[in-house]
Amino acid sequence: MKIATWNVNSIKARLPNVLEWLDAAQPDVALLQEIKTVDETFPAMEIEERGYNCAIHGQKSYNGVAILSKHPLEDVMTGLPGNEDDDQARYIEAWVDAGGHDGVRVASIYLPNGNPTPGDKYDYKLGWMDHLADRAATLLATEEPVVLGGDYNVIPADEDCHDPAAWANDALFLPQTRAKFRTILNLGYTEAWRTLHTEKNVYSFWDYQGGAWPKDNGIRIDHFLLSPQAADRLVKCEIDPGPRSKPKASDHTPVWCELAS
DNA sequence: ATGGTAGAAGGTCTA
Repeated sequence: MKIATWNVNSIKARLPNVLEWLDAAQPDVALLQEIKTVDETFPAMEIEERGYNCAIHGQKSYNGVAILSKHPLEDVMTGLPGNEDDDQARYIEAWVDAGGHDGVRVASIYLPNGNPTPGDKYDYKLGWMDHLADRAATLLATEEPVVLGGDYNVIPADEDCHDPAAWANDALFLPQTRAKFRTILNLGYTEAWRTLHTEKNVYSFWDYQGGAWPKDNGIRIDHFLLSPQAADRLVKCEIDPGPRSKPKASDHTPVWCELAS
């Protein structure tokens, strides 16, 4: 099963790019972030025509996450348990019913950016990460295969950014941010790309500003976290820079992983 | 220090 994640930075602005990518990459499951629209205006028809079921947790103007799946989606859940007061649409989870031993629980995650620091936005990010860690622990206890994919807004290590010094005081790279990310990993999750790759300076996001893309001045912030039962099935994980090079590109590019049956 | 870009808006806010 091929599972992809992509922060599209507006599904409406990005629809031609997303459809072209779905046709070419043919993921079984696509986890989208920053759809930036409500459920009613999500372009579900064009996506369903490609054979995908859609589970959407939208929001006007900001945030918004979705799961696209060629297999039926069950147990759709939006928002993190214990975080019911949160009015930002950043989490959607579902069981992908692929039949046999191919089933998997997936979540599409848009973790808060957290800048500027210090301040309310950073406090919100850290609190949100605590709620995500709680959910990740609950899911581990099910002993199901679980794939938590999305825009984590976390640069895990120096080698995951072009210029560590430039990011030293940023919410995506502060020691406290990276420590909380490791706390989730230490529950028993595997970061799919890094466990299969040793390369440095491979990125999933390049800012629109300052010619970051042509200069390859990027950061790696889009990740898959796999439970042991999913990690046992992991055979491949790749970052596809192609969509970032297209006209009207998102500032993120898709990351995908392949799980064996 | 500032502003550089993009998107949803049709104000600024978010990133």
